[in-house]
Amino acid sequence: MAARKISNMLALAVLSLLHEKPMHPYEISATMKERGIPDVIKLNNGSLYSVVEALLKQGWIIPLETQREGRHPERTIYAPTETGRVGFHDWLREMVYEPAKEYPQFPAALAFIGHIPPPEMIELLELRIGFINKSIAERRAGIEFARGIGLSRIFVIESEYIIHQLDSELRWLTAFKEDIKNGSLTEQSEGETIWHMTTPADDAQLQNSKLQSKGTTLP
Amino acid sequence: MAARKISNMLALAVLSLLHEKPMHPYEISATMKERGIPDVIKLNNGSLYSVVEALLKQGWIIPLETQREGRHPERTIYAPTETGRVGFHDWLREMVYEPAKEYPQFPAALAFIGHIPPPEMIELLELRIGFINKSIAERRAGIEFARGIGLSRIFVIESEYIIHQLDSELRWLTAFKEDIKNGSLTEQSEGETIWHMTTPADDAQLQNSKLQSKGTTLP
DNA sequence: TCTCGTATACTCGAGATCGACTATATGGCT
DNA sequence: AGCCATATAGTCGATCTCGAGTATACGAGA
Repeated sequence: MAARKISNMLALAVLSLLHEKPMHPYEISATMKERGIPDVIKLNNGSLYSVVEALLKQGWIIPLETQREGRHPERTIYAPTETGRVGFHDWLREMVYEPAKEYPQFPAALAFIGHIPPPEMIELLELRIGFINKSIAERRAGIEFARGIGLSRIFVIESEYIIHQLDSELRWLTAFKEDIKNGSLTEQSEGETIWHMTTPADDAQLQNSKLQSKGTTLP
Repeated sequence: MAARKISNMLALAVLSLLHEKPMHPYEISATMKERGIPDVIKLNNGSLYSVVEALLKQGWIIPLETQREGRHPERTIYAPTETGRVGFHDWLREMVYEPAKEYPQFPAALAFIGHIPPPEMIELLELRIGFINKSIAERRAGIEFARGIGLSRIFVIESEYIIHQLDSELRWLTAFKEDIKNGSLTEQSEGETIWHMTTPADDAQLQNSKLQSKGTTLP
């Protein structure tokens, strides 16, 4: 039984819901949407059904019964098995205590910002700050609403975490922008800024190329 | 040409390196490892070759020549095309200014912590705090080393960002732990704590009474 | 009455991703 | 001389993931 762990977090959500009450996949999907789970876990029709299939194959869930209403496709109602329950709890605990190695896109992009001239970088950062402010506002509104209908804090704790992290990013972006502005990242070296990370050879290529001779010039 | 954008960040890294000098995939891989790029972008042999293939198909890179050394497999040296250069710069800018919708695992797990009893939760959080402290220390050591060999700050800016965010998470985790300890997350309700969702029955009651209309919160 | 939007419920195939594998060369150690 | 670890260079097939598609029901408005 329970050979290898499926990695898609959607499966964790499925197990959590089935842990509450047996459901068929479509109902799982609908319930998730009601609860706002797609805000933290990518929900996708196709993935949901294959994840359920995988859970079935691993013996973490079993079909209870199949119903049919009118001429709609059959719906199969699943419940967690005992191994499924144990697996769910273990997995959940693991997710909490052990940070996953993930690869968010922004730091990856930061690794190449040598290719972007500082003045433009400042504009881009300002745009990002705007976007992030917007999404913080949205999350906060969500929390306000939840509080309004008397929901306990644990039901929106993910949003609290996300807001905290977005807020932190905001502060970093602002500080970074300042560092670029006041030149602490673009020190002079032989009369040239050493921001542009491309090699001299590459610079030459760039100058020679017909298209790009102006785009990357420095202040 | 340049129909749709490939989404794998590995492709961005490939373009960045080819932008410096034409290389064959294996050299790209080696150079990435030298530069520590696998710390921010998942590098994998198989993926690298298929990403290169995709870039080729999109006309963003072209084979310059193919060499053969001894009886090793042939190696094909690629260079970016003009569209490739433009595409790279546009893509990079986009990554900087527009936050990607991503689904980190921890907040996803937080959405289900109702299933973990508070005392255990505290232990798990402490474990996580330990892990995060460790990875902060490692990143910091990396930055120290870079400074030691006279590298400019822009070459480790991703690490600065990551440390900043990890530090922020650390503070959140600590505060959260305190909130659990002092009971501000486990208020009493009809003589029972509304944290622990052990039995399915309790669970169902909770969901029904409290989570009815959360669906209208966030986009 | 007809049709349009939405809800119900799932299927499918194209493409992405990954880890494991293949095969050769080189240098150091016993 | 023989052997193993490592570097070189890339291939392959099994999953995984996703968006789009299929098919039915149903109520509201033109």
